[in-house]
Amino acid sequence: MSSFKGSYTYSVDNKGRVNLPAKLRKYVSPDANDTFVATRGFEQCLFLYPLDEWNSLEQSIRSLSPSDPKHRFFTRTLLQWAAESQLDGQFRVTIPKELLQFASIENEVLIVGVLERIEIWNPKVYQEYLKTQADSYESVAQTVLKK
Amino acid sequence: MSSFKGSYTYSVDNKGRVNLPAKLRKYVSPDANDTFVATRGFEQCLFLYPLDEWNSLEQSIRSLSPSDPKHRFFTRTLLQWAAESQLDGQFRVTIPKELLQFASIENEVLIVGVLERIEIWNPKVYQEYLKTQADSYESVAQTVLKK
DNA sequence: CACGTTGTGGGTAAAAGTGGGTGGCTGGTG
DNA sequence: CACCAGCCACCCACTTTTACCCACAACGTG
Repeated sequence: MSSFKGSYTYSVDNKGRVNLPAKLRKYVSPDANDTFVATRGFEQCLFLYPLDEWNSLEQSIRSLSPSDPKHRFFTRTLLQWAAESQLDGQFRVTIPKELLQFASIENEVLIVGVLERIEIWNPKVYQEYLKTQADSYESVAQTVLKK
Repeated sequence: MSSFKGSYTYSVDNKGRVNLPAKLRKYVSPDANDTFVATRGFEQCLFLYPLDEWNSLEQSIRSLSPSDPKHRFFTRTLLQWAAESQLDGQFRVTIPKELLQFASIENEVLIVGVLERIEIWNPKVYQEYLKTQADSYESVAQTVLKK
């Protein structure tokens, strides 16, 4: 199981290529076969899964009820945006234009490791996101880590 | 389980390297493989976990609900700041610039052992923190140690 | 006082990040 | 059906950063 962590500000070139930070490479399972799946995330960001993590995510989607309209909507949205991409010789993934547009990404990205997935943000959008979180980190920690 | 204790005033060089006090080295489990994870602490300081301690912390984060926005915020914040670092030949960890900035650390640090983690403070910030704690050590002890 | 351990500083080779060029495949068009 | 344009994968080149190594001063201890 992956355990990505850390945040990195990297550039996106005009071909839509984003470097995979070296610190994150170490945690990619060989099972992923240097292949990643990018899709639309929660909030205005992208999720990037190594193929092996994506597969287990897909597995849990299969267990959703196909007769529930909400489940169908969720599944469609997730899969509709999903794009597979293999690392090039310089360990870069290519992100489709539609996904970059969705996340309002232009030249710079903030890459955040969040355990089994990697999040890709426009740095400014991420700052905005932080502002919308009214409670402080410490106070959320109190409720989240309560034992 | 680690049991760090004591406080130490050390220097930070211009590469962001901080020496791990010899007294604390003794308490690091071999399981940590000379690897540490630094992240944002509560209050304006940094937490430094040996890898084995970090892993058990990570385990408890995984059990949080990914569909709860507050949980996502907490997980993102914690992991976003997390940086792994292996000791160099002189038993030093490298702390990223962003973390040093967050804790307002420049040339000097106060290193405090707190059981399973090590805290890293700007000494002046720590003095300020003490002032904000209106209650005396003794009175807090009464409520904390109540059985 | 000698010696090992500890804390501090800096140089350098290797790795990581970034950008651009090229050839082959694909799909549309005259 | 031939041709052209656009796209994508692969390759190469340059710059910056990092991690590893060595050196030395301070300290405490036998």
